[in-house]
Amino acid sequence: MTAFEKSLKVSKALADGNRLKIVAALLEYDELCACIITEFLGIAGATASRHLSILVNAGLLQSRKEGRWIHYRLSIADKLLLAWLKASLDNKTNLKGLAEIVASPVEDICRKQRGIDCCPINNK
Amino acid sequence: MTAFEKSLKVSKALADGNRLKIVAALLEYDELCACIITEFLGIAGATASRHLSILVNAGLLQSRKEGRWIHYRLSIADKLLLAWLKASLDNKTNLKGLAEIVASPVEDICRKQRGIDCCPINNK
DNA sequence: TATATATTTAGTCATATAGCTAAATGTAGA
DNA sequence: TCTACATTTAGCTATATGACTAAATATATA
Repeated sequence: MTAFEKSLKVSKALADGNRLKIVAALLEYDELCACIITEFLGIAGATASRHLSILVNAGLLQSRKEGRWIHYRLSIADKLLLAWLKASLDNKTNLKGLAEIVASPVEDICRKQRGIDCCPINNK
Repeated sequence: MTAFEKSLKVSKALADGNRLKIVAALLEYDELCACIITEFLGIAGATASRHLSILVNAGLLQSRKEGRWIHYRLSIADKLLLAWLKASLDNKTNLKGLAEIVASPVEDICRKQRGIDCCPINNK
């Protein structure tokens, strides 16, 4: 894939409000699981999953499997692209409600197993 | 418009192969008229016109009217974005055929008036 | 004014994509 | 194994978008 095709793929991956929100969220929180992201976006889990796969496929995110959960984090090799995204998206106003979701009790969202946290709040 | 909305608009403007080619062309040639760009893309003039308006609307291009011609050039205020685009797109292989189009004789393309060049080859 | 030409706007069509629900897959614990 | 649950895949629908042609607009020259 040429640099041009790569840039096009990245641009297409970023050309959606929900996907840009995911990137903004991961600029603030090092790592988030799929269920937290789904809750943050307020869309069906299947739809969030597809958005995440598009971002991974464009090389913007990487995933880490841990039991039945999948955690996502940024993996943007291109420093200039990362610098632009940081400058453009690094703003709390894009993340309204996310802090509450991350901090919500174990019973909520995807952390239903007794005592086992899906997305430990140890990142930011 | 928030920085987030602005970034989304820019990403959407860049999320098309033909529009990305326009940006690549204008990284190489300071200024190009609509008809040269249309010829370069090999699509209908009306379609090229709409692509150009999307790029202008996203703040990536500016236009200059000169008689019946409209010349376009980059106007990317965001230095980080510009740096990323330069690093990603500044490659001759993206511009196959453009040099020949720009250098083509007056009778061709949009430069049909006798002796008056639409797109003078004084840039690069 | 009349004609030619560069560009844009309007309207149509086909494809791409984001959303959903339901089913499938994979893992953890009883 | 059986059940629960997180995630993905498949299939569907509605909207968005890129392509075209034709018509409208604007400018230059005869």
